[in-house]
Amino acid sequence: MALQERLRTLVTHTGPSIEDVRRLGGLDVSYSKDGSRLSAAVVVLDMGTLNVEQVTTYEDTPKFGYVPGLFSFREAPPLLAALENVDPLPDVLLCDGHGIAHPRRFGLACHIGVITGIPTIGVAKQAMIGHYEEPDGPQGSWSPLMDAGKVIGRALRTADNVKPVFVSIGHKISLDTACDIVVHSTPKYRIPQPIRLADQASRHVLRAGTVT
DNA sequence: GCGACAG
DNA sequence: ATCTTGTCGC
Repeated sequence: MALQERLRTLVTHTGPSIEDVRRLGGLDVSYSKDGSRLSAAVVVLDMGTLNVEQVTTYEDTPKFGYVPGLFSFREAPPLLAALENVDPLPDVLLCDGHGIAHPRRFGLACHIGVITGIPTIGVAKQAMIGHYEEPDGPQGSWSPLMDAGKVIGRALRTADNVKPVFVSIGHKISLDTACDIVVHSTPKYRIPQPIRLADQASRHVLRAGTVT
């Protein structure tokens, strides 16, 4: 927790505008059913077409348990290991978890951003802290996620009439641009394509290692 | 003290 | 996260 308090002071809220983004990265980690193995995946997509350019995975064993608020210590190491084999690196990374919408304002997306220096966005399926009102039905509708009187993110509708996702900045990006990128990268389903494909890729790796 | 608590 | 069973909708 002390490390998070120190690293959070390095987070910045400005960065590229959506026109500057040529490649988008999606990050996710899957676990074997008994929890003894994990697979981290990075999928790189072309920002304009959303075509897949590269898929990289990294397998390991979990080194840190799941503790709410300390999630990045579990998933950042394998994700950073996978990123070492990615070339060229994406202009922006979409992370499966929160950015500053975190008890100490330093979730997984912030951690990945500060360590790599790459702009990052946090996309979570559930709110961890904060309060919000239900956004309207149409895709792109949003409402602020508030905590302690401050805006820490947004509840964003990524597709018509589906449950919203929770977007917060990770590092080197504005909340407006972060939401623009998330909506742009969600052509059909609730979960942005980069994260959705990373989820599939990481899961497929674990199944490939299963004896059937 | 009690409830909440990303994945 | 992962597992389980069923339902709704395109």
